[in-house]
Amino acid sequence: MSRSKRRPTLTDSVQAASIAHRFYLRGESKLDIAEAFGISRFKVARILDAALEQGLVRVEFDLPAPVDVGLCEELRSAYGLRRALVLERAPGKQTRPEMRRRIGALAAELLTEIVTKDDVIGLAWARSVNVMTEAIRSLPPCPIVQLCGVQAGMDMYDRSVETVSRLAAVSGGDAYPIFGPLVLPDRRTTETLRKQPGIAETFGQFRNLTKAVVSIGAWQPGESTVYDALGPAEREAIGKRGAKAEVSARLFDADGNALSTGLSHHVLAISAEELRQVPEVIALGYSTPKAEAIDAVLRSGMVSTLITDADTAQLTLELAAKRPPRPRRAASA
Amino acid sequence: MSRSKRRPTLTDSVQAASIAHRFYLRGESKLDIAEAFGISRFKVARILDAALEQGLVRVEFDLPAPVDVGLCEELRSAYGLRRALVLERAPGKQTRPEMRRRIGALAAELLTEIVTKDDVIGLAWARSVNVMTEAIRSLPPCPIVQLCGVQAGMDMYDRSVETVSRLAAVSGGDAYPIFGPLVLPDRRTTETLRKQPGIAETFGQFRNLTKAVVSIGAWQPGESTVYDALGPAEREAIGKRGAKAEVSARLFDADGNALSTGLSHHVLAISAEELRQVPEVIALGYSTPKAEAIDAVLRSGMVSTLITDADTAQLTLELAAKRPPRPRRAASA
DNA sequence: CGTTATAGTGCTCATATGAGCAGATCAAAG
DNA sequence: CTTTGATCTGCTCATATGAGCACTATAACG
Repeated sequence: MSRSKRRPTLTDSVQAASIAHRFYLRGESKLDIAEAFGISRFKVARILDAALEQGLVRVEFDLPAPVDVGLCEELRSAYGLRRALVLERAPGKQTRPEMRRRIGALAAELLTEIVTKDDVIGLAWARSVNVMTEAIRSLPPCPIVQLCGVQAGMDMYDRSVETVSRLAAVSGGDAYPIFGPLVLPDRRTTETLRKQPGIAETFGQFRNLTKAVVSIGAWQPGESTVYDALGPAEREAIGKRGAKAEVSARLFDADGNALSTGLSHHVLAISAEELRQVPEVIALGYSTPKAEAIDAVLRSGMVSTLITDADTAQLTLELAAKRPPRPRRAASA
Repeated sequence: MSRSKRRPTLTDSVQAASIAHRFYLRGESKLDIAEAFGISRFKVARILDAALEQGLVRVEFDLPAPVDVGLCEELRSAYGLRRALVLERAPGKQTRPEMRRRIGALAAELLTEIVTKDDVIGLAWARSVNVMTEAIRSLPPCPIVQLCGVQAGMDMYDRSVETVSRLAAVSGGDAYPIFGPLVLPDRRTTETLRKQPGIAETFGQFRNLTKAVVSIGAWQPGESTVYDALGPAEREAIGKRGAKAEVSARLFDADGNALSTGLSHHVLAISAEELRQVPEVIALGYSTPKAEAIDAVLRSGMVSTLITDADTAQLTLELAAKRPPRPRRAASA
């Protein structure tokens, strides 16, 4: 975006703008324009390039949502995602709840749009996902499946345990909630709970999922509900195994490989394998400390859509640039 | 600019914007983009067209002056001008002096830019031209030639008779003023004055002119200094001859043909033929009642650059559309 | 004065692109 | 269910375009 060698003259600027007008807005060919101005088509092309380069001609996007197209596209192609939505940098410092609300609203808009009546929707239990459901006003009548147990933190609303039921009420489809904690004390309790009628039924729905909304956590304090729910010993043990990211209590290392640790045996949550089978996984991750975790999860290839904010997107892209991920879908440089 | 059939979905909008980003900003080929998105190149082209059509992608111009590129270009090609500068519509109602100042500033910028030391510059005597000279801060040292006598109206500054000398002082070149009235009572007085040493010398410079700045007047009250300076009988007689426009006391009919009337014999001004020989004639015309006059003068092919305001440009373009002028230079539809 | 950068120009040829068409898809209407 | 029209799709082929190169001005410098 160097704007060196400014075009100083009004004459040239107007000519360049006129050419750009005819080319971009009126769709005339460079050949015709060249003839009309009595210059060569090469010159037309060069004037056009220079005008864009120097900012004389700007191409802008008017999206129905505050999304940064450039970052979206870079993320999408860097990790071979189906799509990426990057929230525009808002003026001024954003608080975390504000950011969560904006991310949630964006996710809500996306979900409302892409869901059809034949879908089976999974929701991980996370603050941003809860906020998203609050912003959903209507949805086709499809089943809503809870993907993991509830971890009541101090700043959670009571109604958040009812996220799944609430969204099912909006959609008019069946609700498959999990009334049980995300993290349990031991393996035996976990297995017992999984066999409970309601919970077993929900786990049975995992194979039918067509869309899932999850949140990306980083393996550090305050950036993952699971991390915060564990004791110091297990936190550290898992960290030493190289865990960088957590998605619905499933762990990933920096390369996006699923880590199998003891943790998997005492949480109520969809397995990494089942989650990977879901055709559309929408991942929310919205604060700069999570960049590394987002990078890790995207490398796993499990996520089809990422929703994040501009700052985090930028950081994540830097990580991608340092250590290019192998291309997934049809990606390009 | 119909914006019918809105693109309602966020998904499509983001995809379209991403495609536009890659195409316009990153300069990738549609073929590559198509491959990256797994769609056909035709679809890419259609998405791009639709995005532009629907306003999702906007192309904007950042000119160093407040100029409406679209109107410039339309005027330029409609009349086959070398260039046209159309002042952007400013918010709110503009008074006539404000408009004159803005037009003058624009003309000043243009003249400052295109004049070289080898030029010989002619200035018609008109309010807008005077205002232009006031806005000129520097100019190469070239001769400044007055093109017509002075018509002192009630709202003229005294110093306006010294426009030519003043500009010559700025440029450092010679001044060729005309100290005499534009309109004279009779032919004999006119011929006498023309033989006066100073005036004859100035008239002798007309053949050397390389650039001229003139103002376009309409043949109606308040829109032409010459019209206002004549008696009712002559005004009407000239109007009956079909005069629509006046440039430095030279008259044109609606088709841009020079009218030869008795007027030419009692004014001190460059002849239509001499003015036509000037390689670069910059015409100023800046109020909606002048649209018809501007249309007429542009049809004469005498003007190479027009400077006007957006409203007037619009009206003039409508006249051009109704009765397409024959193409002059390299023009196009 | 020649010499060397430094833009700027227009060329060729391989490639990208648009116009217009014909088949596919879909939804509303009969 | 068929019909009809509208929209969407990808095709062919003529045309427009870009990459890279060689040539020309122009300016900066020893």
